[in-house]
Amino acid sequence: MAKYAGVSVTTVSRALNGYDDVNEGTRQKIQKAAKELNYRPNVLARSLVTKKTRTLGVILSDINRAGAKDAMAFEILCGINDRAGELDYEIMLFSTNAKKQMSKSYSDLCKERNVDGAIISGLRVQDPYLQEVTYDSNFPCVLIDIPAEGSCLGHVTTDNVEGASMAVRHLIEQGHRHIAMINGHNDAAVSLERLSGYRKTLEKHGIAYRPELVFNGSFSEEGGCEAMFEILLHHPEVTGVFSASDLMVLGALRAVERSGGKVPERISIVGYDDIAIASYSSPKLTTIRQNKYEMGYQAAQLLVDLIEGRPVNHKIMLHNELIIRESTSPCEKP
Amino acid sequence: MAKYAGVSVTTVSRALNGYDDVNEGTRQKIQKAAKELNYRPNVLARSLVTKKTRTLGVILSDINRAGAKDAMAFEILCGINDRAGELDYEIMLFSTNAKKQMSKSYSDLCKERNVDGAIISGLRVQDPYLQEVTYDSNFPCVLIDIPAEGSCLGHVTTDNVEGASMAVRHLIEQGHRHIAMINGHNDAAVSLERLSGYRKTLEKHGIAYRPELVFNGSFSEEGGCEAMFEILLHHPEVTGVFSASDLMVLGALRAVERSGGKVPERISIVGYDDIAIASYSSPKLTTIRQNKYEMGYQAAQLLVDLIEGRPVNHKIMLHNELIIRESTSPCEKP
DNA sequence: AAAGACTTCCAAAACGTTTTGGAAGAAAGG
DNA sequence: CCTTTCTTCCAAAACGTTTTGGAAGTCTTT
Repeated sequence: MAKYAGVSVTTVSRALNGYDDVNEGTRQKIQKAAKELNYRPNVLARSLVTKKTRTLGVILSDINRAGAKDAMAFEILCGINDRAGELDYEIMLFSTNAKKQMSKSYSDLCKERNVDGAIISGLRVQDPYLQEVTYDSNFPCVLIDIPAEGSCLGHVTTDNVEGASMAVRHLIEQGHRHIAMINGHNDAAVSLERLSGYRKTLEKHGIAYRPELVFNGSFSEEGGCEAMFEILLHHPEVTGVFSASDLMVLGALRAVERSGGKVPERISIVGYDDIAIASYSSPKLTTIRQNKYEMGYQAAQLLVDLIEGRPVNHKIMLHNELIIRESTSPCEKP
Repeated sequence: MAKYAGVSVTTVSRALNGYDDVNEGTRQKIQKAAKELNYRPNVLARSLVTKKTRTLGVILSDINRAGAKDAMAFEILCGINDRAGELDYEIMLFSTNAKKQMSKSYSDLCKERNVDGAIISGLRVQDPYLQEVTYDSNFPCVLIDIPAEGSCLGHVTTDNVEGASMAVRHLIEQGHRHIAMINGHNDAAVSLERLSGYRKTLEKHGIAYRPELVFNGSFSEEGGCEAMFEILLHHPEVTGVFSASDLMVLGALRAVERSGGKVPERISIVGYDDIAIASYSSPKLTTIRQNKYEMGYQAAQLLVDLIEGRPVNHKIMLHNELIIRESTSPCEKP
């Protein structure tokens, strides 16, 4: 390329990168040559010296078949992908299976692959990588739905306390007084926050918090189904349920149906997430909508800010929205 | 690292890469040093000389918010991700918005980013990149649902003719004689194949093919809705519909409902894809299941085979499956 | 003891860029 | 005419590996 244009590689580099110590005529000549040869600078070589790859590592633990139902990971990914594209970064998707995680930690992966930073979602709170991340305070990293502190760390989440509050308040406003909760597993930060919102809102309205009305549905359809059976069987007075995910509501719906009841007549349910299925199921789900796309979008923006050393708000919290559909109705009990 | 271990960089390289011209003691010493320094070879530098990055480029045009409903792209991605992980490749996700495509073609992207090969899905048949791909016969590339020929080209798809046949045969077996089709847009190869299966099966059973009963639903919910209104309005004799995607069925369902009819009583519908919503909607959708995950999985395998120069079957065709649920029933007309 | 074969290591080149520190020539200032 | 200052360019170093082509030493064979 340099020979073809009749100049040194230095000049090619400086011409194409817009430095001003190159004659306009020379620059034209080089650009012409570049076009003729369909020349593309080799990013590997460039990165080797600049130490920047303009690549974002993305680690989503829910990239698997099961994740297709609630396309949460996918929507987050879409947001990341769009913003990264706009900011002229590429995305490297790290596949994370259990065996691999043994031999090579995520940060090794990132270091080895030379990504400029990483976005991590779906990790359990006690995942060993989290220690790593918090420890290695020099690698830009933004966590989704996992709280963390650090100069190079970002954190984007939604206001789960507020979300749970809206859900429970909606049930209370419909006249429900006996309100159970189906929560996810306790390894997710959001579970604790939603539980706290549930409890606070009950108490604010003069309803005693009863721990025995909180069930673990482990964020799965089956878990939601089992939890609902428990509720129907042992707590028949319950007429309202707040579930920490729509997927669990889908399971709960099955439980109610099998036991001969109907939603919302027998029992009202409000879910969380507003997954695609929520507006097509029968009944359609009243739920708390999380803007997953926006989470990904903001995460990408925050990460790039971190990478490029701009001052940032290390924590971004998005608002949720109550979507009222058909799975809740006024309490019919006296 | 080399100094630390007291040997040359050559020896470090050869020791760590398992060459046998290095003394076992020396190797141990180097491995010990590597562990102590938490040494990771720099993939950029390696790739610069080996010309291999062990990275797969992935171009999915449906990575966007709209794609979340049918999580097709996501499931394909999961399959790719899993197989790539097993084969020790990473994935680079190329974001593809229209403006970017102007300034930089996909193959430039791939070349610039030095991926070893690419998997492409969701492109329209007349996309300029397709020409590029078929032209540049040296870059390993596998296309999903887009036919192509070439020594470095792979093609994975499902048997759409067979799928459409199963759908239409099912309707015929239920006694339907007037069967319409809601097809996707004609820029998708699958549309043509499914249409051909529809036509063939009708004729095989002695039913005349009537072009006016084929509608364009452009693979969207709205398109499906409009197409169904057309059918109900202008072809009241139709009692069975084959739709080229479940998403369009969802729209069609709305049309039937608004016009006061019921599915399947008034009209039977069989969809395509078996998206997550299909088993939760009301009625649940009878549909042709495509194994999207497997498509991605096979695509990754094929691409790596192509990259590593193994002899391969350039075309992989997967079978579909008829899933009978609630949107079809025996024809009630005399 | 000399020749050959084997084992173990290394120096140097190569990969394709960016960056640094000038050099050569032209223009400007005295 | 000499110095200074621009303008425009380049040679060389650096990035961190792999690969090539030996070199030095040891062992084996004759």
